[in-house]
Amino acid sequence: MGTAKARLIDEDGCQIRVVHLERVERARREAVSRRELERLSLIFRVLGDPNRLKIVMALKSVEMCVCDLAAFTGLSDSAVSHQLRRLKDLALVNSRRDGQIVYYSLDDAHVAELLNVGLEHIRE
Amino acid sequence: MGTAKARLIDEDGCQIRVVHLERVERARREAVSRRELERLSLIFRVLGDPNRLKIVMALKSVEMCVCDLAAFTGLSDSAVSHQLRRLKDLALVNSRRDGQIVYYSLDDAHVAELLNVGLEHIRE
DNA sequence: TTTGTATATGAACATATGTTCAATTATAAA
DNA sequence: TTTATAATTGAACATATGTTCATATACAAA
Repeated sequence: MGTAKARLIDEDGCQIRVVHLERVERARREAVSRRELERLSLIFRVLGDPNRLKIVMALKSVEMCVCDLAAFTGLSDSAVSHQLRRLKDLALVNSRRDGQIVYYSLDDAHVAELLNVGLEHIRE
Repeated sequence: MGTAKARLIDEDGCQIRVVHLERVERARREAVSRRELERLSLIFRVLGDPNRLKIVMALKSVEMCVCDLAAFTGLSDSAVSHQLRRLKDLALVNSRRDGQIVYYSLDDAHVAELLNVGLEHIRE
């Protein structure tokens, strides 16, 4: 039971080879929406670049401006600014301006938690 | 104090513009090793592809074989196999063979926790 | 052994992505 | 206003990445 070979009909009406039909159907039922899947993968992808990750890690303890982050990462101001924009678009970081200087910080506790859980995983 | 403009000398002996020298130095002190940074970013990067993420999310509740995951994701067996290899290389998933069938499952609790924290973040 | 099924692998191709460079905007000081 | 500094932006280029396709391997059944 449950492990019998089966066929499954996809959206185009094609037969698809399946081993555990009930597992596939359950996965389909429990799956998050395409919208959420895209958004979640975007979050991970944006943390998946070493330089962007370095920026976010630095912001765990204190807010920093673009040129500080450039000095810390070894990137150009321009490259850092580009990356900060992506991080901000995904609500991973916030910014506030004080005169000429723009300060960036983590958006909320979830971001730091993602980093910490990830670190735990690679250090286990 | 602390917000005065400063200069910082990098590895090549070049002067770098810095606004908050002490924050950059602190970030350098507290930074994880290059090795850990690379590994952590790889973890996030591998979760950053929608199809790979879909695979990992499906494995949260039950182990599945390649063709089940292919049916669930709509990818070819080959594409799924390629992706599973990447996930396995990074210790995000495990596999066990039973006859012709190879069953994949999440490697440990940290992986599911990463997914959950990420979901919390986008749903807030 | 021969046949069929499940999975894995390498090369190639098309697309996505990150940085650089040049130019622009925003704010402050002279 | 003029000059300087901090940050941003768009286009271009080089590299990275995911899928496909053909082929190979592993195992089971006949």
